[in-house]
Amino acid sequence: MPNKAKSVTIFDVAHRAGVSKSTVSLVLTHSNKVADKSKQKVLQAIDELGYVYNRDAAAMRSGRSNLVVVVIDDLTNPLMALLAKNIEQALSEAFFQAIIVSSNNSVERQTQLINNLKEYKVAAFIICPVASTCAQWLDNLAAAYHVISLMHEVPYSSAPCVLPDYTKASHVVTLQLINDSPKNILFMGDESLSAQGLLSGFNSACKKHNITPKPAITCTKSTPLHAKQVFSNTLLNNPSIDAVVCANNIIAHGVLAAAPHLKSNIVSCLHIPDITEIQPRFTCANINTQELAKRSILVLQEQLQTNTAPVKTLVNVNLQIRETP
Amino acid sequence: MPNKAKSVTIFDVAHRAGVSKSTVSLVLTHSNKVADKSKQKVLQAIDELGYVYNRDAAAMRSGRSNLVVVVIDDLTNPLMALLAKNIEQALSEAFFQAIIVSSNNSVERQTQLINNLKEYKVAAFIICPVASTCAQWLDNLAAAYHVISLMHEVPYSSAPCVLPDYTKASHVVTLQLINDSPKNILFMGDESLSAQGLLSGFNSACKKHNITPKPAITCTKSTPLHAKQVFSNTLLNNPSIDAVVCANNIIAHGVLAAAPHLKSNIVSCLHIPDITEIQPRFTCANINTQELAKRSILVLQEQLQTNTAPVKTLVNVNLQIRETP
DNA sequence: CTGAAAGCGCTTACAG
DNA sequence: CTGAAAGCGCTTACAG
Repeated sequence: MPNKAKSVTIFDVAHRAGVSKSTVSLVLTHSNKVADKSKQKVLQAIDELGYVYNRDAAAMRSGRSNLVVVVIDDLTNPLMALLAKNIEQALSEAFFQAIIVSSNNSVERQTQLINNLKEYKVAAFIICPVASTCAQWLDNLAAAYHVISLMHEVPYSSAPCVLPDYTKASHVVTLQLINDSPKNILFMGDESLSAQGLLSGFNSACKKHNITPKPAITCTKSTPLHAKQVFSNTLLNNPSIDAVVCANNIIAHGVLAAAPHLKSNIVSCLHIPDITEIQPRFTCANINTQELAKRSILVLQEQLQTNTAPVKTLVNVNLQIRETP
Repeated sequence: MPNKAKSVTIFDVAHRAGVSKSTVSLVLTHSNKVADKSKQKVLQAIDELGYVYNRDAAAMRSGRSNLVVVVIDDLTNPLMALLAKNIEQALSEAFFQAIIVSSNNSVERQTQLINNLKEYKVAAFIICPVASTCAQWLDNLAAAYHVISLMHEVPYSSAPCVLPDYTKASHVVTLQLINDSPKNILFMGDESLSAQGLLSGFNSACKKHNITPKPAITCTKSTPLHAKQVFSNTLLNNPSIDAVVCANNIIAHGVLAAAPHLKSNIVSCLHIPDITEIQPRFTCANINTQELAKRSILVLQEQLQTNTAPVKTLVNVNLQIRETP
């Protein structure tokens, strides 16, 4: 039985309301050049007939759409899931309909998804690009569609982007750690596009205090188990390490598991929400996903209206200091 | 510049390929009644012109669509995020395009989302219904559209549903706990639609061993902090409690925080993926989200093809025993 | 403020 | 196997 309902069209509505199709259309598009009486009749007819607006037809005719595709790199990253939720909310408040998809950190899937979605009329793409995204590809896409890069900046791409101030995040977190005057400090990063920014904030904080850090380590997988193994090995060769700045709390948990004695000297740059956490376990920088979502929509709207947008929007982060237990 | 590209249509493709519009259309819809030579010419023309198929137009004309809306109740629940990812994958393999949206556990939002999305041509709705979903509403929706209820069953609704075997999950987990011969056993549930099934599996396991459990407790919020507080209070009135079956590991973490001495006597029915976890911290039942996704798509396809579908599909769960540390 | 008409890009019988 | 024609449900000038 589903989808069989011989569809009610604006023609039927017009007929019932005793007006013309055009008038119904004007009501539907919230035009103000419609007599109030007509409008009421139309609204009533819509209600009585159970009419539902066909946006595909409208989009086809008008060339416009309120659909915004949000390509998340990894929905199973709780921070990204939260961001997706906030973006959806913000888009909804701005009268857009969000379409969320996940590229699962695969460039191929990212490309495929966007190619597929190009076949529908969409107003814009908000993309959290995966690490190996090609700048040329993104620029080509941005030449034909409205595109915003979110959370990650694709190096050398000129597509507008909105992201947290990664450099500041690692900087403040590192400064906080340096308060405890550690001797040998290490940075443990990951392979994400944000790693570069984090590292540079870390380095600048070290430099400020004339500290020469140990060579940074990169975790190839984002699991605490992997971080634990990597750090265990590192510690074997550098037993003097007494403080660690981690890219995020996933890595921090792994480092902690490998070296419980360092507990108060482990900090995390980015906080990823952790469903089992009662109190913050590491000093970290908090990312305001709501603010990121809001900024993205603002940039999007500006782009839709004026065809120009700020190239880069940095959203502030806030230091959150772990309470001593 | 975006979206300005004066669109290339099948007419242009037909012209360039030296065939008619119909032929191009047949190629696009993968019809087999097209000469191989024509097909090649068409494909080449598509490539040369950078033609992109307009699915809105196609859907409008044909009355069909490959869009499937997936309404997740809470994207920030890692289990649901994982499920969303798996559903998207499975849909993609079946040549559907998934549209993921999140109702944020709000009935109003759930209703609004679906009403909004009805305005686009969609093939089906896969819904993880929020707790207070009305059966009548769901049945009405299912009368007009293809609908599948996922993860949660709306009581007294006749919409087909696919869900984990909650009753078995709590049953096996409780049996495992009873091995340690606890004296006073308690069930800590939540307010989700699955709570009823969990409780009944718990009760049947108790009954099997002639155990009379303490009256079950319900957590109104799904945070470890709240569970901790609730359990602390419970413990004040019932200090003899020596074993707890929790609806999930979020609650289990709260209970553990309130009563660390019970550690080996706390089990969790449903395991929600936890990004900071190195080893499973509680004995629990594992939910196979991939299997759930696969089953959903199978039910969906059956429904699309034959307009009938099994009313209820239970997906098996697997006991995972915590390693003693 | 309203009506008649054209057209968005496609699919689908229907003749050839 | 291919071409000409109608039509999916809307929007948009354009006259009235």
